[in-house]
Amino acid sequence: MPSAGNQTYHHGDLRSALLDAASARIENQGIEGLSLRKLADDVGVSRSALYHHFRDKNALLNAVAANGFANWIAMTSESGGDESVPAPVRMKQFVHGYVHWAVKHPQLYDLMFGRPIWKNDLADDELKDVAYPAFQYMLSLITHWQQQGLLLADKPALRQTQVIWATLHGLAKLVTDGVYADSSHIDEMCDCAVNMLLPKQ
Amino acid sequence: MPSAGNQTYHHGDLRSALLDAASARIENQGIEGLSLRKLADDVGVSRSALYHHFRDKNALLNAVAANGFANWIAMTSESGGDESVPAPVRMKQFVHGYVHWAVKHPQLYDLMFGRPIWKNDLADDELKDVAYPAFQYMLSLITHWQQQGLLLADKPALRQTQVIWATLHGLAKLVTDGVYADSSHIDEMCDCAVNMLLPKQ
DNA sequence: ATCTTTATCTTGACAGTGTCAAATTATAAG
DNA sequence: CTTATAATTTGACACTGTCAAGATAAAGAT
Repeated sequence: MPSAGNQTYHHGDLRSALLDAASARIENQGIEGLSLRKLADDVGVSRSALYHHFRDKNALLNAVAANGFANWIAMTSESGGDESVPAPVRMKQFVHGYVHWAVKHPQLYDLMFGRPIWKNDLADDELKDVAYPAFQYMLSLITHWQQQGLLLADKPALRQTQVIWATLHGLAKLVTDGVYADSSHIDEMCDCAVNMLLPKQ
Repeated sequence: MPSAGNQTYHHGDLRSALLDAASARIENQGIEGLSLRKLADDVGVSRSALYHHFRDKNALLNAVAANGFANWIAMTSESGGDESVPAPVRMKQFVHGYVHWAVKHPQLYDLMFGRPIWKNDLADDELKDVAYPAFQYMLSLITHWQQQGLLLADKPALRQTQVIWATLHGLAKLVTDGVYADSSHIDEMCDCAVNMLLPKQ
């Protein structure tokens, strides 16, 4: 029974080792800098050992992206579950949380949304099963805000969710592209977004 | 004096021929499907002839993207210059125009914004010289709307421009990724965005 | 224990990619 | 007509993802 990190012929837990190494490389150099052969070298294994754990490169990237979504959901549902703070503050926190998470993991965020996974239908079921609940969670959040009167009820919650996500994603792109590295700009932009999206009383 | 389309050794206008062929291929198969060697075949020229007109593949993609920005500016400034219609209608038209342009040229739009040109500092001066005025035009538009009272003056026009562009880009991503192919959804989403971004009187 | 089966990993190979150096050819300049 | 310059090609290199066939280790059966 070989343990992880052994020098045996059978690696033991190659799948997760590959996932970790891939995440690390993506975090440092981005998706463009990820080659399967370098990855194999990192883990100390042959080029094509990977194919016994992932169908192809895309499947590996999907798995990394799926981890990203799981990570995002954990972060978000944790910080958003505090019912004691008033709804406007929670929305503000949510917006800042979303954008700051993207700033903290720019390469991962880019993999999850920027790479044409969705356009080219490259997302496998495992990824969809994690990504869809993420959007669903946002929808439930915004439905709740609408019921509380924070948002108007003149448009369906689905549409408002799409618009709000669009704004969040656009802001995230703006900051992860490095044009606005200054963190004060980020917070000002988030505040401005909340200010514009919330109906003035 | 060889004319374009000749079979002579010197192509005559290889640069623009390559640009056209690249645009065509990108429009059909996207950036991922663009190989320099296939491109050379399309134009009927050797693999490395390209390097006498573009420094590398990135320079070619930059040139195509620059054309896209020029195209976008032409479309926008044409449809946005009508001062006879009231400002709220013009903003609505602007939003719909932006998203529909993205839907019409999804692959080009993806090249202009989706590919990590900006994040990885791959944009050359030629591209920046076209892309920056595009944003500047939006800024002037929104400053104008603010002066007309269509938007509040409680936040700087630059911040509001960033937020509005973020929303537009997010919507464009939503629709170009093909999740919402139905055009009625697109219009509803645009309307909802305008509805939310404009201050309620 | 030994044999068989199965999962895992490696080596060799192939087609494809972007890119460069050197050689070739056509155009322009003197 | 010669020279210089620009445009294009051929050969080559390192790199990529992926597959087929063989080698090796672990697990299961007898």
